[in-house]
Amino acid sequence: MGRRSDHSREELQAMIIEATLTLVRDRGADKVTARQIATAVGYTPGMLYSVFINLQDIFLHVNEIGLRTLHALCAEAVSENATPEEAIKAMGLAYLRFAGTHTHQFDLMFTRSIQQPEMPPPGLDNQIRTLFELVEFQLRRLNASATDEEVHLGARALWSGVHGTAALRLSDQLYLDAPDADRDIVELLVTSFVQYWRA
Amino acid sequence: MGRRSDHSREELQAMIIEATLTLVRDRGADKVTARQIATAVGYTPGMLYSVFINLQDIFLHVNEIGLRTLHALCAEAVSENATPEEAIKAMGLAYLRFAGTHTHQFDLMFTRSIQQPEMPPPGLDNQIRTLFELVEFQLRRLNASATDEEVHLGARALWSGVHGTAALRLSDQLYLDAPDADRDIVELLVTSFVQYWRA
DNA sequence: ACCTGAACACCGTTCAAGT
DNA sequence: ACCTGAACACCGTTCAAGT
Repeated sequence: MGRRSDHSREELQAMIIEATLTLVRDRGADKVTARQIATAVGYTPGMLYSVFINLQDIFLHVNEIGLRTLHALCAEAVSENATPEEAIKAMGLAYLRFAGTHTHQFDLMFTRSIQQPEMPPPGLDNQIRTLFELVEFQLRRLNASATDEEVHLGARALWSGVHGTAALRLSDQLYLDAPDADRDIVELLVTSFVQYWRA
Repeated sequence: MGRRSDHSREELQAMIIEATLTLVRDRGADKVTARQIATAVGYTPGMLYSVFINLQDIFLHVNEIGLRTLHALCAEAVSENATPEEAIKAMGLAYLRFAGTHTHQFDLMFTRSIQQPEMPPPGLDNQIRTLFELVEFQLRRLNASATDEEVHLGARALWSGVHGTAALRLSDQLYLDAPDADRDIVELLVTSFVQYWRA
């Protein structure tokens, strides 16, 4: 294990990201060390730095596939013949489910990110944008006369509510032990906004 | 500096929290070290552990006064003769302003909190609860026939939107460089929800 | 060329020893 | 009794030296 040239650069990248994802989901990003990742892939810590810039760079790549997963889950959540309102609710609940299932990963994706990286992986911002576009698409279906500006703002407002529900749940593990009314909250948010949006 | 008995236990506590708050606001929580805090108050790192349990405990106390500040700002933001809708908007914007002004502190308060502490400072959960109560109060003014359950859920939904707007802004510093449409988003959120709530 | 192994400069935290 | 100072067991990251 750890012999040189056992793996190509690309294989190493994939192995590291995969191993890091597992570790993050298990114990949370701030318990994950470079040494642990190295051990998990059968190499020495120093190797990581010949494949990635640093630990944060690895986390960013983990987030990239995380956003891709989240996007896929939201997209898959809407059934073929769903109304726009049903579609948005389904996506919101899928978002919530992801946040609840992979708490630590969601935490890494959205909350441990203040320090902006030197070299953000390309496509990371697009990943977020396409997530919003899923919502924008449904809002257009609901109100064809809305301007692009309005649709953009509406999607962002609506999704802020969904995201905020998930985010507050994470913080509240610290402050409040509220009941699991999150699903009701998201449905209420969507219902109220859709009603407004129609008019 | 650092002579013994120069300060009472309570004075030390206050000094440490104060110094930590300043450091957090300046450089962000994950750049703040125990050694820095100790230096800032003129003592040795070891002293901190005779006054607080550990570094996380200090951060929790910083968050306690942070929540108190946030509550005060929201409460003060509503003018005497404001309508409920105006009041909620004013509070939402105050919340947003705090998040924008003290980014790092807001980040510490709401996003760096997955690991639940052994000994949460008493009153921390109440602090959050009273923040929600400000919103609940206005929702009751708008619709007197709503049940406690409905008011609770409504406040949580509405505030999830406000919080989500602020939280996404923080994450987006990483992913998107969106324009500062946050104020519009919050106003849209409140307008739409209030309209639904009235009916 | 690829990876190791050991080092460097840091951490948070503990705790005997000084005053 | 209160705080120091030095240690312990860790970090992330670098980089000469091996193969």
